[in-house]
Amino acid sequence: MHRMDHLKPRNDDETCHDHDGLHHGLRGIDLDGRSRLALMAAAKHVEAKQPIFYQGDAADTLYEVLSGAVKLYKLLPDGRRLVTGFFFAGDIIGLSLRQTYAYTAEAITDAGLRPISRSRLERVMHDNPGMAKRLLECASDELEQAHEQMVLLGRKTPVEKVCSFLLAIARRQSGGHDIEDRETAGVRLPMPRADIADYLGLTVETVCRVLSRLKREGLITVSHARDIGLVDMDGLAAYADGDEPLTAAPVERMALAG
Amino acid sequence: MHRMDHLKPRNDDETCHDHDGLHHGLRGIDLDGRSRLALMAAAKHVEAKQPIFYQGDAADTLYEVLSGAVKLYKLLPDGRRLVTGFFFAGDIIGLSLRQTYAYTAEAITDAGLRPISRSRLERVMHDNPGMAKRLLECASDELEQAHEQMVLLGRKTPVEKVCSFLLAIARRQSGGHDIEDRETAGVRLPMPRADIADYLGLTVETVCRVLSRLKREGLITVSHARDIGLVDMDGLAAYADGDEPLTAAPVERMALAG
DNA sequence: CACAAACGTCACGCTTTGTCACAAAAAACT
DNA sequence: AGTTTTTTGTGACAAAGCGTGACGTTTGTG
Repeated sequence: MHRMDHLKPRNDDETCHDHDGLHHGLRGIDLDGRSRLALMAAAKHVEAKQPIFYQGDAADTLYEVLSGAVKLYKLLPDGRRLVTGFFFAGDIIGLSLRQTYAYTAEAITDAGLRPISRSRLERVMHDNPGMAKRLLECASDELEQAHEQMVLLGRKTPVEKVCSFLLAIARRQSGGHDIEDRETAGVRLPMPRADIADYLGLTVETVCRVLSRLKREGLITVSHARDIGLVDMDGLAAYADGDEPLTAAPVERMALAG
Repeated sequence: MHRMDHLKPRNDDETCHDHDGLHHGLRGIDLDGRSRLALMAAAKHVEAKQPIFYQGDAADTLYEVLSGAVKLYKLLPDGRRLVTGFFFAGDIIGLSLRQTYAYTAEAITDAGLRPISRSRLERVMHDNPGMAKRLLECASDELEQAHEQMVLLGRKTPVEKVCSFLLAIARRQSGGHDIEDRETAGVRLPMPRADIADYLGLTVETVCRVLSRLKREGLITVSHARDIGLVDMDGLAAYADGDEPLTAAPVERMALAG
């Protein structure tokens, strides 16, 4: 049915932690010097496609992504996979307070990571109420993002999914500011189509087909497969939430309750 | 395409808060008497099918569910809906630290709720590091649950979805203990099929069809549509994660890597 | 008690999306 | 460079699941 790769080749040099998709991290946390010192640790480098930690590993470390891109995913026993999120510089992964990681983390590109000891973090949290609150905010944000993704996975069509994804990535890469709708925004996709498919609950083929269609319709341009130009942001946004500008037949809608 | 109900009839007696699906709440938080007092408030009663709060409302209150069942859901502009979670006695809804609720909360059955002022909660959190940590744990658990639901929504088949759902509800109702696989567990579903469908990313008909099939195959019994007997827990569990015991052809699997 | 309104179930086409199979393009290796 | 491997893109096909409509059942209301 689906792919059957990644099942746990158990690479030696492990480490790391986890979390969800496309977001903020501990950036902006106002740590006093003492707390900051207690958490600091030597940065770690992970090569592209190498695991950071596996689902089931003892979850004793969080990681702050310093550079590169990381993905988290969960596997079903028969190999079906769902990517729960992509993480970039500034994001924190592994925020869970569980004993073991609930998913596998893998570097997409070469990535720099700063490990954060969970036990030390908890100590800091104890003294520093602000820190706990900040972490709670992180978790809340991730939760909201997860809910949004649930809507995408459960109710959106493939076209809507892909458009939502492109816009989310674009937003993330432009640093969160609202994107200028007027000019074409360039998006770099560090991950292969398979990861996108597993993130959106689609097959690789469907992702390709949708991308081709969007290109054909002039909403995007595709130079190098991983370099996408968002030509018509408004059109994409319209697609993303179901106001299908030109799909099939947007017939009988509304008028039922009123 | 989909239903188009609930769009915001804006019922007067509003109130309330929000969050995700099938879990723990603040139960077990070791509050000292002072903190507890600061948070206590008069319980509130909401009738079945009445809204507790709407997506977009100012999120100034959390609620602890004291009795009954509550659902949270998000709507797409065209009326498609995704139920993000069901909540029962002991659960906390509205944990988000956002300015506004990201979803609508609605009572499924008559429900008792204890409002918790967010501002007071934050004050308590400031003095009481344990509280913040506890809340963080709540959020983490919800996040993990959300991730699990993402796998369900994105990668499971209808049969797997329904079985997973039945088992999750059963687990929840039996108070979290592992269920004795030997005897038939009875499950009460307080919500209509439409809610289940919107929770699992299916249509009502598909939910019905699957339920019928499970009944036909002797895995469950259905007395009153909302009273389901889980006859073969092992069979259900097998279905739930894709080890299809008797579906189509569990042919070529495995043997690809090793 | 009768009727109406939800709710649940079933059957039937039909569209959509996944599956399979291959070709083309990139990237990784030697 | 040249070869191999991975990734990406398309097309043909079939089946899963959806939309629709009809019907039975339960619940609620006058």
